[in-house]
Amino acid sequence: MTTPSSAVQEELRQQIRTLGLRATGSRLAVLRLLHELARPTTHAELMALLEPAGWEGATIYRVLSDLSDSGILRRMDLGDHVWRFELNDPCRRVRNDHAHFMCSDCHKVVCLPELELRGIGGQRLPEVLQGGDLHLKVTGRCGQCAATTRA
Amino acid sequence: MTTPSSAVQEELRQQIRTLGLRATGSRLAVLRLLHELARPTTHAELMALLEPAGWEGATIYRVLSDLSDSGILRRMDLGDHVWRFELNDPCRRVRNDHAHFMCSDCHKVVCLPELELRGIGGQRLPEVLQGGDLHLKVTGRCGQCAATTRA
DNA sequence: CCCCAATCGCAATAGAGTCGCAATAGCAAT
DNA sequence: ATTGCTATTGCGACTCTATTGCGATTGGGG
Repeated sequence: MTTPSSAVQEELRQQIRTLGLRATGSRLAVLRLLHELARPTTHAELMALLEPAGWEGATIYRVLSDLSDSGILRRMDLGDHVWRFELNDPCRRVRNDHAHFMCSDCHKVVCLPELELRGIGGQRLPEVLQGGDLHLKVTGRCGQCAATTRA
Repeated sequence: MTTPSSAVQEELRQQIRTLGLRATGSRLAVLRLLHELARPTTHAELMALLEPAGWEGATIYRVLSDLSDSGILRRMDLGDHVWRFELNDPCRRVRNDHAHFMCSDCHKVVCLPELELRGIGGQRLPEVLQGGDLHLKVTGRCGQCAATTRA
């Protein structure tokens, strides 16, 4: 986790302003954090890092909500009924529509670039999936949890 | 939506008893309903159908929770932060571990049998996915919503 | 540097889901 | 069929997460 360069800081600021929103401290703090973490992060996790700096829970809720609505963030529920937020970051190495995995045992979250969905035996996908712009979420036990506990 | 045969009714009853639980009215009502609906269903939807029959919300919460814990039901969050429950039904045509799709626009939910996940270009799947027993959830705009609204 | 609307802090509120407890009802044994 | 034991229900109170109203504050265009 490196200290964000002021270049990144400034880019984030521009990104906010472009959408007609003000680049306030709370918004920059949230974006900077999500840029560093580079994975879907819960409100609780963010608060644990931001509260010491004096930010209030309700404010961060609003920040996350506003930034998600304007498209800078993606809001997702990976299956455990907790919202997670991830930066739609042009600087990121992986595509913004990458898939996600969450272990139903240890709740570890992993980003999964480069996956593809196919019908078994090469059949074409069902028509509902033809709308494009899909987001895949995979749950189950990760290899580690499956190995540890004999199921 | 057919009236459940008494054979199905009796099978469900046995299924409950096998797990050491009592085959009570509320449990049978929930299972019967989920057997008929044959798709992931929210607590709210179930209540709309069960409340007229006199069942109480808290009771149905407990039924859903108990039956999920014992494995008769699967509890899932498809991405809209609402729990949905589906019968792990031996009578069902599709495998119990089938995938699901939810349209992020109209919130339509569809069961997706017969899908497979692959690395792009035939690469092997990431190690976290090697634990087996995966559940796939796909979100996005269904073909219908994508066609209707010009995005 | 000033002004005004966007945003924040705070406290109150809304909703989903849970829990304690007394009453009820499965069901195994008689 | 009846009885007794205990799991389960109904109901209200409660918890926790997330949202909202409002006065105070602040970003930033002019």
